[in-house]
Amino acid sequence: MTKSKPVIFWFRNDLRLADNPALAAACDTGQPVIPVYIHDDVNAGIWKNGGATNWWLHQSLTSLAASIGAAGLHPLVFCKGDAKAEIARLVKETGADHVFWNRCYEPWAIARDTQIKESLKSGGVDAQSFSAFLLFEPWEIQNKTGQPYKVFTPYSRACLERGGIRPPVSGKLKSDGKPIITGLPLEKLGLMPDIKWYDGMAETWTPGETGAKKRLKKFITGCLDEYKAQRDFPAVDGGSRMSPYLHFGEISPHIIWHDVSKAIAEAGHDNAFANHGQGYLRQLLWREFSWHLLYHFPEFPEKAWNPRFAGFKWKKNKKLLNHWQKGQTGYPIIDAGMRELWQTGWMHNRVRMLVGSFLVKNLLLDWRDGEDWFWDTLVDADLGNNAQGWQWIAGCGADAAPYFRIFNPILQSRKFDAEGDYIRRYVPELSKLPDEFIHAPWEAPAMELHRAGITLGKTYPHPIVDHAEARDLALKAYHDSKPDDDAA
DNA sequence: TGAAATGTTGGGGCG
DNA sequence: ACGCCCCAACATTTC
Repeated sequence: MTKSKPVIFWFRNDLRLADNPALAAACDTGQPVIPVYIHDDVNAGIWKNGGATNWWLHQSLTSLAASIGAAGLHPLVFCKGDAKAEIARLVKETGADHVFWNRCYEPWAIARDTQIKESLKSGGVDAQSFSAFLLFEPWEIQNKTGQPYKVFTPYSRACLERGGIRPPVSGKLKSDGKPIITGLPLEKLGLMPDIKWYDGMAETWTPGETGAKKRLKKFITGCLDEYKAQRDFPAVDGGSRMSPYLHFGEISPHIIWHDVSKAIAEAGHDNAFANHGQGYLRQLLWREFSWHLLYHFPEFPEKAWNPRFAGFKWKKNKKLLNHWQKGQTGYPIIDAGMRELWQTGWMHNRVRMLVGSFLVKNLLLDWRDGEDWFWDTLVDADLGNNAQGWQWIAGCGADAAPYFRIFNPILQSRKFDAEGDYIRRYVPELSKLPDEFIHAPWEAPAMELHRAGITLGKTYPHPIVDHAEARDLALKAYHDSKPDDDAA
């Protein structure tokens, strides 16, 4: 009996065993499957993983390697470097005759993977890619004229009409687990930072497939019934927190879609529940929409989608940017958000909009400065979502908030953190201020500040800009950037 | 997935 | 009783 050639299964943003179509297909060949993870820091250009992302990735790979062991599969093989070269080397060393993976959609990854597929095929090796990261392939959804969608609502309608979201792949993964090759120790990938700044993240998160499943279950049973009512309050743990897991594919959108739909169905005639559930599914479609836009406009992370912003005079001011990054703007809700991000690697969605609006419309700094900071500090940093979010808030995106829609950080704070719980959690130096002053401490009477142990400019900054003034400046800048032929 | 400015209305105080 | 003014409260427009 001739010894069967192995199949290489290449893990990328699909760090899971459940609902992993390419992995299931690899096992279905009946040949030994060698699971591989390549830390490719060569091809990503300026979009190499950020620090928080790499921390998460390290934890997630630890967890993945353990589940692979528990499933009796071939031990996970770690490699580092140019994936093109690494795949070629692995094929040569193992004599593999298939390479399977699930598709990635970053423009640089598409370019790289296309090359890899071609070179494998020309070398007589079968290469197959599968759909696992998105519910809909970005090229599948088109409007009536065959063009990509530019507005979310019709896009989401088209998705729902198309339907046909496949159920999660079921069945047990089986393959000969006898080690064929070994890779690098995980530590050699260099994902963990030298300075130990990640305690807050470790306390907040459980990266990995098991953590994802647990969190999803908790969300569906505990939060979904009030989702739309609670999701906007940053002090409430009312969201799913699936974003980092989705980014690394520790859970698939298909599993989430399926489980949430099942919960809606089980609620029967409970229309309120269905409404909350559909509100959540709609958010999943925003993720699809982001990747749809990125696919059809590969410059999305670097270039304003709306050409009108091509000549916009963003300020360059390191000092202001630094105040924003460190949560020292003097606006409590903004500072709370930026500190939540720094400490936990994540920020509540409502607050992301507020800090984004503040950066772009109050400080007049370039949305790409915000995008870069988020890229480095978010554990859910995701090229499509991040670019879409920043272009949206800056007003230069496809289906974006108009530039003149400017959030008032004080009003938003009073509305969505009325009791100041969120502010007190992340800006403890203000914790003794009464609710009525905590949103704008500079308006508090001297006695209240004294009683709360606050000296503005010393224990907490003065506001770095005046909101009303900043608003006028932003509107003026927008007006000035108008092309002449647009002025009438 | 706004906020501010501006316009309108209607009740109540008051001469 | 009446008109006038004030100003919430709400609606509309503008950025």
